[in-house]
Amino acid sequence: MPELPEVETTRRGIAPHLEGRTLLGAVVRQPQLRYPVTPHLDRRLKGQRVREVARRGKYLLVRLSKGSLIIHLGMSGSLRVLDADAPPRTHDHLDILFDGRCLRLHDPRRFGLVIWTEGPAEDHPLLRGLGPEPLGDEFTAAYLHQAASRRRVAVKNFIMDSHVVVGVGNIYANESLFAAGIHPLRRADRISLARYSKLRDTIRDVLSGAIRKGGTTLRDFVNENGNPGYFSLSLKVYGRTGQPCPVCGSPVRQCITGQRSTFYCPRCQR
DNA sequence: AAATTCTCCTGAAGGC
DNA sequence: TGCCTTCAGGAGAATT
Repeated sequence: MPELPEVETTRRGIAPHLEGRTLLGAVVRQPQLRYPVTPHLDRRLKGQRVREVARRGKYLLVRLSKGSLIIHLGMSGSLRVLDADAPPRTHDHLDILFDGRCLRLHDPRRFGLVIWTEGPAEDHPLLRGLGPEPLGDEFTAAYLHQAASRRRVAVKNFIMDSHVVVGVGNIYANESLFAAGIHPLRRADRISLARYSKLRDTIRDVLSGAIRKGGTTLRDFVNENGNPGYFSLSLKVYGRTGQPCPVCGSPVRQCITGQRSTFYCPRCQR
């Protein structure tokens, strides 16, 4: 399940292959993703030069000489660079063609999306209103604390809200809160500036640590080279219900908040 | 306005 | 062995 570190790892993997290339077109085998793939994608892309492969949150932005391609991997998507004539597997929904090779999207659950937009990618409705990048300068303790005022939701739901900060998915929300010693169900507006300062730091540490390791993946992420993208990230609470907390030994508890599984140590997190 | 629930989809895992 | 049910989850849309 690609989270921000996996998306960044993918970006770094595919960028060198794409940047500077002229696209030859696209082959769409399955247009029904989270949103329909932009019609006539082949025609849209033909002759376009790739200026840059960027990232905003979990969105990949392929900036072209005219317009941009916005790609989201949903929760089971992966991208690889292959020979253009490599036989597609099931769930290989589309290829972006360039110079004898292709960028191929594989996405069994089809929660991903591929959209072409004429203007700057940042102006697209999907990207407007997104919160700051967790690894950027705008993501400060003061910002978090301010954004949390009068927010009565559980802090875990709060930090997973992409309007607050982008790219903090379920795994990293759980791990960041554990590292910060904050109970995931605590109301967002009942947390001090000092504790938000700690949380900001742990979110950054957890995410950048995962990027350094090449992204985590639990199930079906396959990196751009086709190798299983399973990197041994040390998860301290996620998925460890009943197992001892690595710090105090208390059994890790699991509950559901915001329709998502939440893991925490009842002793270390308050 | 804010919070919660619903929705898309398929593969993995568990039960019998 | 195999069929069935359940669960997982990013994030916008719909609902309360």
